[in-house]
Amino acid sequence: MTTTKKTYHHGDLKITLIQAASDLLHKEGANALSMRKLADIVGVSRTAPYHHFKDKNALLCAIAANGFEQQTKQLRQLIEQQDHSEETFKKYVFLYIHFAQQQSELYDLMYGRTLWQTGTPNDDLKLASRQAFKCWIDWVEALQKNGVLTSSNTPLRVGQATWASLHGLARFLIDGIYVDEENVTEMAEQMLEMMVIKHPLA
Amino acid sequence: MTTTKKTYHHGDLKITLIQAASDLLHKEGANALSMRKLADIVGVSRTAPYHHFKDKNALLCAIAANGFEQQTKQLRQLIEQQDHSEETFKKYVFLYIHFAQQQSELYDLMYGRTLWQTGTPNDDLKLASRQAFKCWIDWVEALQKNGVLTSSNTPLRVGQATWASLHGLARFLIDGIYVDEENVTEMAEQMLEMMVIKHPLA
DNA sequence: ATTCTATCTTGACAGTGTCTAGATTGTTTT
DNA sequence: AAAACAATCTAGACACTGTCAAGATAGAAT
Repeated sequence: MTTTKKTYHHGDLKITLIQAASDLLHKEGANALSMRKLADIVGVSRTAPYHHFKDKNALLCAIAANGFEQQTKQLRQLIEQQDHSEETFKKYVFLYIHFAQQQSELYDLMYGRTLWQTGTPNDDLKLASRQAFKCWIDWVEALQKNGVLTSSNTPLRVGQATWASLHGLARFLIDGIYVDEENVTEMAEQMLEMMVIKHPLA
Repeated sequence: MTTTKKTYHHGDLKITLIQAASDLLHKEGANALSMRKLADIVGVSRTAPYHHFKDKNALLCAIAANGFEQQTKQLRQLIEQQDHSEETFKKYVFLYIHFAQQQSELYDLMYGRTLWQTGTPNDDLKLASRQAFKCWIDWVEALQKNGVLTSSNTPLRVGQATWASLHGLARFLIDGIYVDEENVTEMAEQMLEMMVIKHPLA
């Protein structure tokens, strides 16, 4: 990398593009992420990226898919501790919110309508997101068995409801409406109180 | 209206623009809503709208503000019934989801980052959204007093947590990820179970 | 050595938001 | 009623966008 691209053929343009795009997304936001600017940064002609990605949508899908893989990894690390306790659950909730805040542009790309509604989600993206989702549902099931989450419904439904709640908080935070960053902890804790089963005593 | 605009001065271009824009947004989505197309539809030159709206952001703010006023109205109607029961609360939850689904593009504009993060929220928009929020918090307080919602925290925090949850569900639905429309009812009910206090018996 | 294919380039087109300068009209002041 | 003013609308232009088509270059396969 950083071969000052003197050769006609770049070599690993595809990966370089994804990296540069992720970088640009993180630093300047989705709005500043254009195919042309990207090509410029990488040091290649405007249309060169189109030999590696069908269109902008495809590039964005690749970035988003990476994001889901990151999240899946985080989840797996927590799950593999085999400790399906309330504390671990809380830990992940804060980790999730933290991820959304630190990578707000990426988070928006991953879950927003740009790809899922306006655009066309890639097969890779669909797979990556489904994996993250499945991971969550499995964990919810374990948490239900440990009495952390309610068993009044299937893991799927409880998983959807809890994730949706989390997602809503994350969105309010990163979209900048109704909620300011100072009180994240308080709000997350209030939300946790709604989600987690209250036990009389330990 | 529909005066076939033969006059040089349109007369009520501002209102016409907002209406046409709302219409276009609803029918073809935010992506298809461009200033130029809008001007074309209304039958006016490309730059005419700029005499009524500073920029596209301002137009979108006006549309979004209308949306908040709609929602505030819905909320007020329910509140004014003075019936702060669990049933009324549930009713509103479904009404909220219904609103998001029927007016998904508007909902996205109202709560999305296009205006709040990427763009610059108008004073009008800020006011309208704050009113809707205040309305909700007031109602949450009443619901707390009636034992429908938990009193373990301030109306503000409980209001934020519940609204965020609702918002998350709405977003998953209209953005088309992780959730399909068939199971809306089930998911909303699961979420309600998490939010509403369980009473031993009536 | 020649063909083939992957990769990259330039040129072009239609679309976008919005600035500037000028035209037209309605309103106010004289 | 005439003149000045302000509101409203227009056409032209600029920089930017995604992406298509046709051609150039280089490495791999024959």
